[in-house]
Amino acid sequence: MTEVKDGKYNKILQAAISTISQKGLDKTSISDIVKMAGVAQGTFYLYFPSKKALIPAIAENLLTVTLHEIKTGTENIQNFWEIIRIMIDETFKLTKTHKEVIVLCYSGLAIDHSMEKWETIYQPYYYWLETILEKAITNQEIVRGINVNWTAKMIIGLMESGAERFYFSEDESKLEAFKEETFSFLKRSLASR
Amino acid sequence: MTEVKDGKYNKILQAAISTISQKGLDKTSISDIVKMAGVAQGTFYLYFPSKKALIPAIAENLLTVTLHEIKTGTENIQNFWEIIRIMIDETFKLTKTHKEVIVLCYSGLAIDHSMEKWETIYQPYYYWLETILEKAITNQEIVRGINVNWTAKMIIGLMESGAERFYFSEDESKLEAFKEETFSFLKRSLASR
Amino acid sequence: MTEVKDGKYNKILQAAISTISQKGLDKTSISDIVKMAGVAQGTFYLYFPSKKALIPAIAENLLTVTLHEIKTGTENIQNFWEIIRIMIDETFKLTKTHKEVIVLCYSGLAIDHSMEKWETIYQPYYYWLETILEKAITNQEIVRGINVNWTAKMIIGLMESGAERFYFSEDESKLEAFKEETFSFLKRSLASR
Amino acid sequence: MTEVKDGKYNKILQAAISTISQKGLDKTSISDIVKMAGVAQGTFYLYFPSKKALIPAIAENLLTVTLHEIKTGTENIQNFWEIIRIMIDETFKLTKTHKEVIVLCYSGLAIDHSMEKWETIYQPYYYWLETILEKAITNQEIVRGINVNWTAKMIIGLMESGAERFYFSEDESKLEAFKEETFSFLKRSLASR
DNA sequence: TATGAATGAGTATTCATTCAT
DNA sequence: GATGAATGAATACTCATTCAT
Repeated sequence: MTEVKDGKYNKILQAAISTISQKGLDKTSISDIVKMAGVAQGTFYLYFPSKKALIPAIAENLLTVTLHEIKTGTENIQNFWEIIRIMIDETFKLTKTHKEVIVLCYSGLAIDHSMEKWETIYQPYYYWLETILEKAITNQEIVRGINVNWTAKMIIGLMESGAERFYFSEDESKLEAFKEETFSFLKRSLASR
Repeated sequence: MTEVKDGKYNKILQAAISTISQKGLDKTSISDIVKMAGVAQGTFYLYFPSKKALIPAIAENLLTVTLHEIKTGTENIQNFWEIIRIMIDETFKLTKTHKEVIVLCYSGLAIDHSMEKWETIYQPYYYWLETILEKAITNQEIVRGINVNWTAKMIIGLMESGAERFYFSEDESKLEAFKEETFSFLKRSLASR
Repeated sequence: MTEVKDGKYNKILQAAISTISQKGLDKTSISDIVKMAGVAQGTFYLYFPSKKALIPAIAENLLTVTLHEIKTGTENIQNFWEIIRIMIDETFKLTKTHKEVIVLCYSGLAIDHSMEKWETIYQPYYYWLETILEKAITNQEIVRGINVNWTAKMIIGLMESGAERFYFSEDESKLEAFKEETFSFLKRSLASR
Repeated sequence: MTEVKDGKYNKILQAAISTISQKGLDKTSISDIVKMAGVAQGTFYLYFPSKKALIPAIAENLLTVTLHEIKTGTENIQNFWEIIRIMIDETFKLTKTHKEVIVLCYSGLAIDHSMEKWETIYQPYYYWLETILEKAITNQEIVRGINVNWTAKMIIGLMESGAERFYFSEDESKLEAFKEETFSFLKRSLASR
């Protein structure tokens, strides 16, 4: 991966995200991507060794952006439950916009037998949440005695799988209610007694 | 699709599950499948209208088998928390054996823009769990005031996403501890006070 | 290589020989070949595993045909020198028609690092000439004390390289004179004293 | 082509010979060559108008070097048969080291329909050998009445095709014996009676 | 039902060549 | 002269699907 993500790298990446979101990975050809990115066919291969190499790059991009928004949105917030609400908001927002790509990233990495990459990509997110959890424990906002690493994974997993199932089946008018139910589920589990 | 799932239908389906588990969907050709199933190339199309049609059939098959095992394993069990433990066991077992296929089913349906099918397939599972939840509410084993449908989805989502993240990154020696943490997480959230 | 060289195998092979003779290997696409052969693109790959696989098949075909003609043309001929003349005739005839393909076969096998195949293909030709040489020794038509295997290679090499150099540079009106010079060269070397 | 073969021209040419010897022409990219030569991609085109232009340049280089060595090795030698032995030695040496490139030059020129170049390149070699043959005729070392031009071609062809067939199939321990057989073959044909 | 030879559309990738610096 | 990023044409090969038997 190029260190300096110059104009062309990002043009291609954004074109790929956009095209794949609309058509799916299989039906997206390199030709589609470069056309939208406004570069030549061969230029793609100056930045990505193969079509498959797009998947982790996209995943990283999406998660980095989301994490950045979560961090930005929570930097002045001390209350743990507020942070959870913001995480839920962002998770549902990301899922709505990019559900197709998210699933593709997920399965793409699986197909490629490169789930380590998936974990590497998620690592900063887990790590950030662990820190939040530890602070909340210290502040006696949440229960003690939990494994913060695993709990972080479960929280994120619950939000993400909830968002996916919501957008794939529910009536969107129920969005706020569903998010509230998710929040309650988490609050009951984590709130200190 | 043939109503009567005769020998050949199942031979093809099992060959597909097995081959896809090993090589992934993209690298699995109809030719691979029919060779393993011991039938001719054209025979595939007597039972499945297309390659894509395999995905929901596989998903249905796996989920049906799993649900059947959960039902069988819990039919004499009254205690809600016992049932949850068994669900966790079966979910982790299924994920371990078929994580590739599960992800593929999931993304396959997404790629195909046919997530309704996914929901249809899950319906019996959700429905069964809703019934269990309602009985547990009645028995005052768990909190009241929850949306049983959404809670069912969240429970299943938590278990599945947990199992996936576990098998993709954790040391397998921690399996029991991870399952216990999952159980605790659920118990804290759902137990009546 | 298919045992039964059915219609399609041969149609493709002949189309390949013809197209490659005209355009050279690099500029000949599979598409060109199948179009001329009147079969579908994919059909090519039912008979040849790759484009490269054409080369030894062509080489074998040409040499088999040539050897067959030499054998047919000499079967009633006892005189060694008569046989040599017929070999020269056939070699020059083949080279004239197929010089491009011959060179390509030769380099194709070299490129492919599969010169063993080349030797395998030539084996019957060498073997036949060795037999002829041994008989000529017995009949005291030619010198004794030679290594028949190596001498066979040298005779064939001399004829072939002569024919190539002739057709690549000489005025065709000198054909008979050149062939005569070749014959003399060989006769001086081999004739018993 | 630059008249003055400065450092870069030769660096590129030698890199090309070396890379093509190892990987073959098709698998050798300009990128490979310039990397080994230590120059930039575009620099190649300052010295060679195209990739194809390498072939005659390589052929000329190899033959010039070989002819130079033959001339140097024979300049004080009067005896015709000694000269023949040295030619055989050098031919086998060159073939051993560069058999891949030789074949490629040969076929490369053929592919390019520019066999005249091949003849032009060989011209000095033929011419030198013709002179040697004429002197040998004068000295009554060899038969008279031969066409010296054609005989030169046949001698060279015999040596080269022999060397190629030898290195493509024979056990290298037999090298000296094979060269001796080649020498005998020529001596029987050419020696004055 | 079952077969499997034949089809042909579809595409990722390569790499010789150019050109602005 | 020298560079190397950018270009984009060109193509071997795959494989889901069909259909005559």
